[in-house]
Amino acid sequence: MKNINIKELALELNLSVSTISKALNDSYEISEETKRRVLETAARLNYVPNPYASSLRGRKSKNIGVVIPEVADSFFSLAINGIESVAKEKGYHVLICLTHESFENERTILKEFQGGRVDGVLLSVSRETTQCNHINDLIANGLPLVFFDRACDAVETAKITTDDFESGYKATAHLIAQSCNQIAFLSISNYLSISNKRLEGYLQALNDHKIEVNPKHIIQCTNDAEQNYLLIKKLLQQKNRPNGIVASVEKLTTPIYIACEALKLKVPQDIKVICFSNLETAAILNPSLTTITQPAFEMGKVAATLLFKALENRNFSLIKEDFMIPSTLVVRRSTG
Amino acid sequence: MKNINIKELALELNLSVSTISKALNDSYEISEETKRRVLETAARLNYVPNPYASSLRGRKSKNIGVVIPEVADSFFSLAINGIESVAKEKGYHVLICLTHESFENERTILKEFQGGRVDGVLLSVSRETTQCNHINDLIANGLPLVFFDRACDAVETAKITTDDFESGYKATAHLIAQSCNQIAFLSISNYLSISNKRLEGYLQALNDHKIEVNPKHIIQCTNDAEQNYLLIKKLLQQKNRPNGIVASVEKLTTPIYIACEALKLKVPQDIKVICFSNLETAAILNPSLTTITQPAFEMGKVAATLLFKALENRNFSLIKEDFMIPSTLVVRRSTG
DNA sequence: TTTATTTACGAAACCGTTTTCGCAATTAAT
DNA sequence: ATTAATTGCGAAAACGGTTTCGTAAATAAA
Repeated sequence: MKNINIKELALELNLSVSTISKALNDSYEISEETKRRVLETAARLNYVPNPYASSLRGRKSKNIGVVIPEVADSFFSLAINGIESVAKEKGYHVLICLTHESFENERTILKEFQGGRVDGVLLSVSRETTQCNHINDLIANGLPLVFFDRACDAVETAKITTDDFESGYKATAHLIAQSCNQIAFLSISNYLSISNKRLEGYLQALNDHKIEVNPKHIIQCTNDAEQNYLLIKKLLQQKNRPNGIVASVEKLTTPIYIACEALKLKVPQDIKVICFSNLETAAILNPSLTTITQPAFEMGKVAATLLFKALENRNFSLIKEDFMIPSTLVVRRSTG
Repeated sequence: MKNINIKELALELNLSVSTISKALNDSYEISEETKRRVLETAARLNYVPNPYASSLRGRKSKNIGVVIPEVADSFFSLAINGIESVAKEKGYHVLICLTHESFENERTILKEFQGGRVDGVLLSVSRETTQCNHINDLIANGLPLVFFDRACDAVETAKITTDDFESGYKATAHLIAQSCNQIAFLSISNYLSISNKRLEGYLQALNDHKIEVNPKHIIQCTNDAEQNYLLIKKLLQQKNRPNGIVASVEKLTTPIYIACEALKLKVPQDIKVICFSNLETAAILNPSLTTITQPAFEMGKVAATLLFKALENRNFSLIKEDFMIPSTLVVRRSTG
């Protein structure tokens, strides 16, 4: 029951290998009658083409690479769905590669892509990524690449982002409107543009409302859940404890809630919380969580669509093809 | 800056193509000096091998396929991490394919695998999968396949599962111990073994405690969130409304909570809820959710390890290589 | 009727590796 | 000094498709 190949099909039908191939690809050179026979026999013998042979000869893989930090994250898993929906339509496969927020992993993955494994790349950089030679190398190599969510300014290609600055601003302004005056900001990386833009929005909002910035209220979280918990706890035990928190990333939600509970701080009475998050469970948390919700599916879809434009039209330039899709503030009880 | 290939490397070094290939693969036939030169030049010219050429020639892809219903699900995203951790160690890549719970998609994906795209498969079947010819075909084709979580009894190969019957029993017994006497069971599929085993555990627990089974309290959910919400709401509006719910799958959590809220049913006072779930946010829900938590990462890891055993040792049989890794009941306030 | 064109197919090269086999040159054994 | 074994490398055949080019037969145009 080994898989059959074109040569065996040719033998079976008393036709040449090239005729079979052309028939399978619906070439105009082949008569309808022969096509019918070939298709019928291929189906009967359960022929499945070897994708690597086609890729090798055709110098295209019909794969796109999606490089993301984590898959256990609502934003990324929803984005994958968006990406996949358009890839499927185009007859492409999606190769999901995880960096686990490690720069070294990211570089290794992109380097491998140079070998031709994928025809194009969608990338959301790791929290450690500070320089972009590995990305520029890949692009110089001829691979179209589109950033989504986490981009690198130093790379000239399309970037699908959300309005991070405005969202940071909106989140902070919302807390201020709810009469918070000591607002903490939880970042995940000094390097990540999204993190920095959200931070800038936060700073601008404080400034616009004449609230002094307290550097001790701006903390860098890590990639370790336990450590983040301790950092947050420490933050909430400062003498000038914050009465509002803007968390720039979803995975900080649980440690924040747990820390508040441990310290007997009532949300939202003692402290109000808003997170950048796509958690489906935001609405049923205790208390329900006010979020900045990103258009994850949409961003994946737009990024993929743009990438395919570049794949289908080699002289379509991805430079200056940026899209910014706004996030939405969903007010719930954690800031009530 | 196009990617270089072995032929160009050979030209550069005045060596033959075969020598380069052997040097890169650290063959004993090549002198240390030559190897050094080849490696150095390969690095300098940024050579990256074409994986498709190797795959074609070697008749192995160094890929494993992971076929799952969804990626936006804690269990599966954690399982992916487990799988990936061992694949990486073995130098393999993971091709994640989503069925979106569609049998047709599942069949198409497995069929494609016959072409040689992957060397082995980890599968968690869709909720629609009732017959397994497509799976048996693939195995007959020589591809090792290991089930994880959602298996098919009709296929003779390794299955990594959790103690679904016992978990269903434990969950139900826990509700009974908390004095529920009208317990509903939310299933996602009549076909899925996990769903059925959990249901059997539920039935057994009811029986052991002399509680009559109410068929109206056993409902089949769908793949549509909105529809599930309506089904649950209807369930909770029956005259003999349940005072306990066992949900056999994570994604039902939100609709259950929302429905209870809409109907002004207090959890756990009016109704107690327990879900099969790996949600990180279970602890901070309102109220915190009692769960049956599956060893997702571990299951992925064990499944992958077993698959690699079969890949590395062609006469290792996967038949009768089943593993059952127990889930744990985590009691929280939703059943308090 | 002769020439031109179209139709339908086959032979062979090619994609980039790996691997088998052959063969010199060197080293070891007799 | 002769034979045997070893070392280090190259030529060429795969792997399974696609594509270019050539060509015989059938059809159309002259």
